[in-house]
Amino acid sequence: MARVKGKVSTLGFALLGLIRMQPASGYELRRIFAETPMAGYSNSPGAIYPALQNLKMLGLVREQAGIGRTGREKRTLQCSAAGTKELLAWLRQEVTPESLHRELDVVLLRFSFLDQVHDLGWSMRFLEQFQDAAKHYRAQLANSRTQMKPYQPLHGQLALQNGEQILEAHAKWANTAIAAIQHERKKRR
Amino acid sequence: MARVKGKVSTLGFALLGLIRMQPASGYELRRIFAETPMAGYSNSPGAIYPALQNLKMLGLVREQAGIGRTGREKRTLQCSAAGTKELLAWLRQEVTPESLHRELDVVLLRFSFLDQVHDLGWSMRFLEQFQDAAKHYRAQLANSRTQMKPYQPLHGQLALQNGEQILEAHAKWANTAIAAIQHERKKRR
DNA sequence: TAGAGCATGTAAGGCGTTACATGATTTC
DNA sequence: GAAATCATGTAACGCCTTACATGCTCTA
Repeated sequence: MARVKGKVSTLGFALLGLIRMQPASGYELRRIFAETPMAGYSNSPGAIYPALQNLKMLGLVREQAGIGRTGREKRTLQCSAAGTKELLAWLRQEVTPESLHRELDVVLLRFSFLDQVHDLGWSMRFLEQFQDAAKHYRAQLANSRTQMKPYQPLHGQLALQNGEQILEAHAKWANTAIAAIQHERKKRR
Repeated sequence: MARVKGKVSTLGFALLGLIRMQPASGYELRRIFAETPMAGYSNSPGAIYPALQNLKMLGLVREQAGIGRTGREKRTLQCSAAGTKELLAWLRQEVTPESLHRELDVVLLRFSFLDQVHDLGWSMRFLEQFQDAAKHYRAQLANSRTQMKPYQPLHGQLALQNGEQILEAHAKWANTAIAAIQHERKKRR
């Protein structure tokens, strides 16, 4: 039986975002997770159906009963007004160095749904925050590496360097993304 | 009460690797997680102490009772022969595109402990596998991006590009790491 | 003498994983 | 007629999170 939970998990937001882009059934959502590179979210029914039930209980999605092309029931889910509100609030969270450190994947998931905010100005703000956070965090790593350079074993040092280079790549990506957004902005005017 | 578990979790291996580098108490290990950039592992006692108890029960670490500099007990943990064997087997796992996709952090954690294998040849093998996997996975992402280019929303495309650029950065890092390992190799001869 | 740091834990709860259950239809 | 695909779930289990419990010593 489904339990009542007060909060929406990351998987819940991932589902909500997809549903809002395009109403879908649980099975269709599973296929999206299985077939696209959508982060690392599992396509296991044991994760998805409970998460969907939770969204339903919280009133964030509505269910449209129907029949699939096999005789069996097929329930299409749609995002409600409350769901939209919840999703947008989640999307508009600030990007901090902390969030990059402990939930980079979630931050990137939020970015990939940012179309839905319908405000390219917000996308720019997001990317600037993202870049700042990446640079900030990178500086921290570089600092801790040079500090304990003589004491650290070789592989540990190289692993830290990996972190620095990856953060640098994120910062660079932010530049290309900013350019793409600005280009899109001009087109829309 | 501690339950008996058959397997060692990732956190368990992280602890085991640290203990083998340098015997330590639970508290010291917590501080390492809290103060160094060691992946994203939590420093919460509710995670660490149960994991340590599990390592003890599996016979992978031994406990040396003693007294800390406050009058209170301080239990220093040491890696046993069985622990070493288990750790090395874990370290020597193959690096596949799959593992990069769903547990990159774990792969990098394994790399950072690779000093303990005492075989730079193995480090080279690891890095070559890592680079192959990164390139392979990157090609996959690039492929899926160009395939659905016209249908995908802007932010989704940019998020995919992020994945590609990050994987490219990982491949580049592997080159610098390979150079560093080769340099170290010459020194040791 | 109050608070920060040392030191080790337990309890409740949440969420994901793997595996199983069920049953219809389309495809080989 | 067997296997893959459509379609929705439950059960057991594992592991992490947050919060709480305990008690000592050093420092301001």
